[in-house]
Amino acid sequence: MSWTDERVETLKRMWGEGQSASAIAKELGGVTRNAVIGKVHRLGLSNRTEEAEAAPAAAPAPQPVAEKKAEKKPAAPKPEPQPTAAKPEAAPAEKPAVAAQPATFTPVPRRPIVPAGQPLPPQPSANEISPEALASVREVEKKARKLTLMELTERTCKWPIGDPATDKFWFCGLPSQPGKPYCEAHVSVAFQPMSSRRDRRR
DNA sequence: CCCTGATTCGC
DNA sequence: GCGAATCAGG
Repeated sequence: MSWTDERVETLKRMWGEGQSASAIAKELGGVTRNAVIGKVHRLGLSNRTEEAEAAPAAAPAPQPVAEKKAEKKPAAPKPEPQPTAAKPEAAPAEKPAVAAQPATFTPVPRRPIVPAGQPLPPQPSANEISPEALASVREVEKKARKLTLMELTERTCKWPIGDPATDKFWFCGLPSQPGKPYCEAHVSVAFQPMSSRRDRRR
């Protein structure tokens, strides 16, 4: 595969969103995370340098490498493109869809993203699940690694535990079954064979 | 171990 | 320019 404009665009976008190199590589396909990282560096957007305003007085000349002969720019307007600057500030662009936000707009920068997860699992409905599996789940959830969303990987159980609306929320995080999004215990409650679903008519 | 990005260097 | 191999961490 080659770095077409489209692929580069995807790379830039995802990198700007804080996606990991491996995630980007998977999304693009046909490349490894090394390739992605290499490209990122070649594109010069390796580090999200946004804190360039930290040194007001200090002369910003951290370049050990002396430029060959580029000292002639009395007013060279070279606006360095800010690739990852997602600031909800004065936007020159117009937002036709949404009315201008009042000053109450949350300035909190929305950081990273969800690691391309599978659709979140249904919470265990206390019924229609074998008592053994339920007991197993309760046991397992006491050993849960309590990972955050960002800490999940393809090999960690993504079973949510607790109430997302509170601080008491995390993901199981135990080793997931190969190819499955959950650990063994949660797989057993997540994937219910139709046959085990007795219709409890009453 | 699992993962992350950074760097090198032959191609 | 490209990216596998390697390095240096968490």
